[in-house]
Amino acid sequence: MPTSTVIVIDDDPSMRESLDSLLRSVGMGVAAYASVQDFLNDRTADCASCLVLDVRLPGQSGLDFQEQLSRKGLHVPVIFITGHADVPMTVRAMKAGAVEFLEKPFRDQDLLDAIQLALARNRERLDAETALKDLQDRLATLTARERQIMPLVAAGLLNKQIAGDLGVSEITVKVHRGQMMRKMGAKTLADLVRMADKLSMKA
Amino acid sequence: MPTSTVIVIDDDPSMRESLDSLLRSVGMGVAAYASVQDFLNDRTADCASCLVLDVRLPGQSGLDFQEQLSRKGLHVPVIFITGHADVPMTVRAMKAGAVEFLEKPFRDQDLLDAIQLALARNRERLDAETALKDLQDRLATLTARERQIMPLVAAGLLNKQIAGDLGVSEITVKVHRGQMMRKMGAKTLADLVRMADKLSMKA
DNA sequence: GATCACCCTATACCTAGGTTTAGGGTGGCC
DNA sequence: GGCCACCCTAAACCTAGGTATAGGGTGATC
Repeated sequence: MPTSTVIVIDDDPSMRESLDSLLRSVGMGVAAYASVQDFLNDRTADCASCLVLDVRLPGQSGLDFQEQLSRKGLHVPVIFITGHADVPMTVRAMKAGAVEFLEKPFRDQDLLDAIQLALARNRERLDAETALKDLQDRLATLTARERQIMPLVAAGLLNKQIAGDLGVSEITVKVHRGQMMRKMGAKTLADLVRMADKLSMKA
Repeated sequence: MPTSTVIVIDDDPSMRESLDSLLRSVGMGVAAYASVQDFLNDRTADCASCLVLDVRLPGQSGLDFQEQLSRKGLHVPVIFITGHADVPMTVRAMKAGAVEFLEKPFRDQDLLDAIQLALARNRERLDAETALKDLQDRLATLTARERQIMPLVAAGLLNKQIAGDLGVSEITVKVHRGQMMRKMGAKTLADLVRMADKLSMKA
């Protein structure tokens, strides 16, 4: 199975066929569907790396589908292709973050360029998501106290001040702090500050 | 003078007139021009907070102007209005970061909404730019050594390690480090780490 | 040649961070 | 009841960070 799979959803069988062969000819993995429903029914499609959607589709439109994915927090890059586009439709798609919006007929190279860009963005996104998930997992291993202390440390407060804030002794803070640093995998305070920022922690 | 001024560039005098009165009626400052050249010749226009551009203009087109501003690093929010738009034009504008792209005739409220959004983005942008400029000014007051040490400190290296890297004694590092923290206005290491990150400093 | 800014170093001293070891208290769970 | 995880604390000890004071060296500038 290819490392990245392009999902094509278009109700025109000949378009599906030609996109499929175009993308395979440059070594990409492809899965083509006639409708959003068909795609959703096929659970082998989980490895989607980028979507190529016709704006108008039987059932749910490409635009609605894009919005729905976005609401679910699934930010897979989307490329639109369409035979009958108007300006408001284009604006809506681009505002929602579409990578490209191409009118049929388009040049093969334009689509391939857009897909390259989409795949690059997807890789970045996946990397960022993986890193964040990793941090969240580590955060989840903290005890209540450790979790409470972390943002205060990241805000630059002294152990003394943290102790005052929490109404405990400074030495207790040191113990929790050390344990927290170990669990988070932060070798230095600088590391921890960046972790807290990525986790949007506020003191 | 209003705190925020909307710049309108449209070659149709009646459109300029009607936009001017629409925007003034809701209390906005407006300056209207018939062409990009006219705007650039008027140096009182420096306080631009957002641009409302016709895509097609005599001389330089709105799209070209947007691109030119972007290349110069002037990221003023742009709203396009046009009577004769096509999809590629729309895509280009939105990819370049346009806030909105409206076809004439448009509803007044749609334009006002877009302008509100543009002004909000402009404020954010200005705030961020001001903060960054402030940091850069402080960075500029550092001596060569202090500047050299800053990213190493922000990377979490110990004074000992920095001393080794630079081939000087640990105490020398301490002195430069203290001076650097003072000049940068960083009260804690956590502050400094965030500053270095905002300045995209890499050790 | 005097002045200035910068760089390096050192001693001394103080504060802050961090670990280990050792203990006591609480509440949930088998 | 025994076990466990968590919370709090303490003494002892070590490392790291930070400042003040003091001095020497270099290169640019006037």
